[in-house]
Amino acid sequence: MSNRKIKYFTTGEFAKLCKVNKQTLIYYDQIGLLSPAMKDDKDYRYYSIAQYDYYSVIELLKAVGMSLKEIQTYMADKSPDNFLQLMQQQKEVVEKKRQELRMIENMIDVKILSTEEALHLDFDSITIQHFPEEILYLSENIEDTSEEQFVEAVSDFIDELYRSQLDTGYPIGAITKREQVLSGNYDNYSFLYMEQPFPRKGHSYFKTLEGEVIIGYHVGTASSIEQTYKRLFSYMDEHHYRLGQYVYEEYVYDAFIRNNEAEYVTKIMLEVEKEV
Amino acid sequence: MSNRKIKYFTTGEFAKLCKVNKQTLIYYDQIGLLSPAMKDDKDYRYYSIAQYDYYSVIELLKAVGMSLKEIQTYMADKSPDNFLQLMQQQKEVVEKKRQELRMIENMIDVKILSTEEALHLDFDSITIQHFPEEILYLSENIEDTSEEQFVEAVSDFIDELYRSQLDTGYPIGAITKREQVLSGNYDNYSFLYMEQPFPRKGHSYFKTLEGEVIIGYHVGTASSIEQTYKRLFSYMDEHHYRLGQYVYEEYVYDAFIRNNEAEYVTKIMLEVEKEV
DNA sequence: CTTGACTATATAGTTACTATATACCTTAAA
DNA sequence: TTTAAGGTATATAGTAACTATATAGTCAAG
Repeated sequence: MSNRKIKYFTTGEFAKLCKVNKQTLIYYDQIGLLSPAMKDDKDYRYYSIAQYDYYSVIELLKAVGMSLKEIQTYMADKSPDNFLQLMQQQKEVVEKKRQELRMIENMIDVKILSTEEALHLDFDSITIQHFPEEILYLSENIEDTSEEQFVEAVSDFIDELYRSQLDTGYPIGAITKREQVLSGNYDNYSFLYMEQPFPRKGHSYFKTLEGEVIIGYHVGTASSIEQTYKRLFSYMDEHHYRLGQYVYEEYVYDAFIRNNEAEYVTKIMLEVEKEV
Repeated sequence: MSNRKIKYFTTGEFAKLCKVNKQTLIYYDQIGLLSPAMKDDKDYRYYSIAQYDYYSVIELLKAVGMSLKEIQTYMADKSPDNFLQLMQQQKEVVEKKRQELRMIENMIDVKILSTEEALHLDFDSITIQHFPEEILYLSENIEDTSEEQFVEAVSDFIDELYRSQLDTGYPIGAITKREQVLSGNYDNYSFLYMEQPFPRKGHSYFKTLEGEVIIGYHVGTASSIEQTYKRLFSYMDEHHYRLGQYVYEEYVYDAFIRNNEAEYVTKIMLEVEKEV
């Protein structure tokens, strides 16, 4: 007959084949997930080539996020139907994961773009720009709220970002009404927002920013932001603009870019109208 | 001034915000990855809303597979340039992961299709089919090899499957020469193979299966395969075919579908030519 | 007959949580 | 006023899935 009969792999060989630590195979044997086809009298393990196929399936199921216990549970009750069902389930899981990664990629792109942009900015400069339509996802009104209400509103805002996959990787911004800003209450925000470069239809809570905007930057902590506002107001007066409805603040450099609070950079955008 | 100043979240509130276990935040504080903005005299932790942005970045970096230590290493040396570099690296990582998931999805599709097909098969039936071109990735020749050479060849084969991303989710099959089969050496294989439904160009080692093929199924262990071959040969003779160059064997139901070796199913494909 | 490369087991360490036990603090009801 | 519910804290142990290490047995080559 054949000169072959059964050709076996030692633990080390099989581990190399599977690109896995030898100890991992011993561990799998211990927990009964994948035991060698044969053990000799010296307790040396011998794996058959068919077990590579078996290992591959384990690897696949691990890759889609199943725990070893779940895999074992399946393995305890195998059948073509169950296998088919398992595969169909896992296909959906993989699809979800791919979508998640797509979102993460978008967020990374946003961070790359905004950081690159920031690198070329002069934080002392003040500019006037005409903003095209820009879509924001807004929190509910948080003006003059109590601490509890504020916490609640922020929670709702972030929950909705998560639930509706509206977290785009942009920083969370704050909108303040002209009246508050004019009376020096720079941090009595009316709304939180997150920019939505690719808004989904069918979702409410969007506001479009549009029109003439004065843009300046504040370097340092929030406590010293008054000076920057003063600077912006002077500029506004000089150029014969008056303050519009809302002021927007968002971080350009934040705690994950700068070690020191004194180096944080806040972008301030004032809606303005030309004086007549 | 403002009625707000700074609004803080307790550990529990912040945990809910981040959709994470409270203990995890305490853990992050302990290892110094994310410490609350403030602690009161009772050691109660208070987190600011800006720390949510910070947490989001940690979450993002975790999602792309960075360890907490790696994240901390980055956090220890923050700068716009470093952040940009980090994001660009991670973008590549994400891209690779998405490709990997794409491959896994393909493999799952293959498994679904072949299992569904198998469900409708009658394993007692023998059929003659005209095979269209089918592309296989082949191992080197393993006929009459020593155990060592066999192990080596299989390793190379599987390594290449991995390196060139040729693992399609199809089972590993075996090709035997007519001479071996005719002299009863059903397991002195000449090549291992894996089907390649979407072959990449520029890769060698492909063989196309094509022509008249007799297909039958063997239920049970390899040791009893002789009967099935006999049955196939009778059928071949009856229908006035003679054995062609190669015989192909692959598992239809394997250890991850069936608990019992006696239920394993092997598909046997005989290349044949009509007798003249 | 020893050396080097393998095998084995047993046990401890790692990462990133997660659960549990215990104690303290605050508010709201009995 | 006390007490119960619900929060906070620390300290410690447990978990999953490895991974490393220490010790010892096996085997083939020189």
